[in-house]
Amino acid sequence: MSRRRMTPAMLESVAARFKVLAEPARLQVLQALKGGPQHVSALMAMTDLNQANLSRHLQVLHLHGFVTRRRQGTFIHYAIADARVFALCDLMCEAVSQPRIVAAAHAST
Amino acid sequence: MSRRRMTPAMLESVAARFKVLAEPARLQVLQALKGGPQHVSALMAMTDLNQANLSRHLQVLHLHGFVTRRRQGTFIHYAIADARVFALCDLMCEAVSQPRIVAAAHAST
DNA sequence: CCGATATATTACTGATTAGTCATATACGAA
DNA sequence: TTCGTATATGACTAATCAGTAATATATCGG
Repeated sequence: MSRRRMTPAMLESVAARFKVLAEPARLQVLQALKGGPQHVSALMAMTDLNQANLSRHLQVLHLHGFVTRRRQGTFIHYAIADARVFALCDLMCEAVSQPRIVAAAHAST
Repeated sequence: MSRRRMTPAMLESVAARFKVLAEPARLQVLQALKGGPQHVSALMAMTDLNQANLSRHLQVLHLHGFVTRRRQGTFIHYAIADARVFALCDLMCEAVSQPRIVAAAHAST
């Protein structure tokens, strides 16, 4: 959202990526990967997601480039592709903690 | 996404706020507000949203504390509640510009 | 090859939601 | 009050998507 006006295509692109993070299950997965790469079974144990559901979410995260994938025998290791995703989450967390403070300063209906 | 493990409730909260930004129309509105407060009719002119649709999106943004609202006669002025939202968008934009670069470094299927 | 394990995918269901039209509400002016 | 403008909302539709169960695919060991 720099100075230059964003094209509709860019807005779509950015929104699509926000949508990937707009899901508690996927945030949970990212959090589980924060300590380092994990294979699917390990992630299953670290989250409350079953195999099929977890696999789906991993596909989404991978398709949008949030995680990388590396086969090792029958296991597939997933890892955080870009640690900036945590900066995003941190920023959002801060905003979440004090939601209406700034809002209140500007009055409202 | 700090050091401490996030509770399911926190994940829900963060995901819900990401979801608000996961919509091109709302990003467009935030962008339009970047230059300063605007009333609804002005926003209608600055975006490609019709009155009803724009109003809906403004409700969502306001409910989640992204924008503030101030009545002035028959007009209602909306404003950015917390400029950190632009930091979020900027971060996401950067990530969007080079999506697969880091991903490629870790191989894949 | 066969069996076992790890992961992905297909097909489906239920829930959510953006967009729209029509209508309602709020406010100011006369 | 009545009119005109500004904004919000109810009702609806179509599209999207998370979750699930069952099944498919891939890889390894024997």
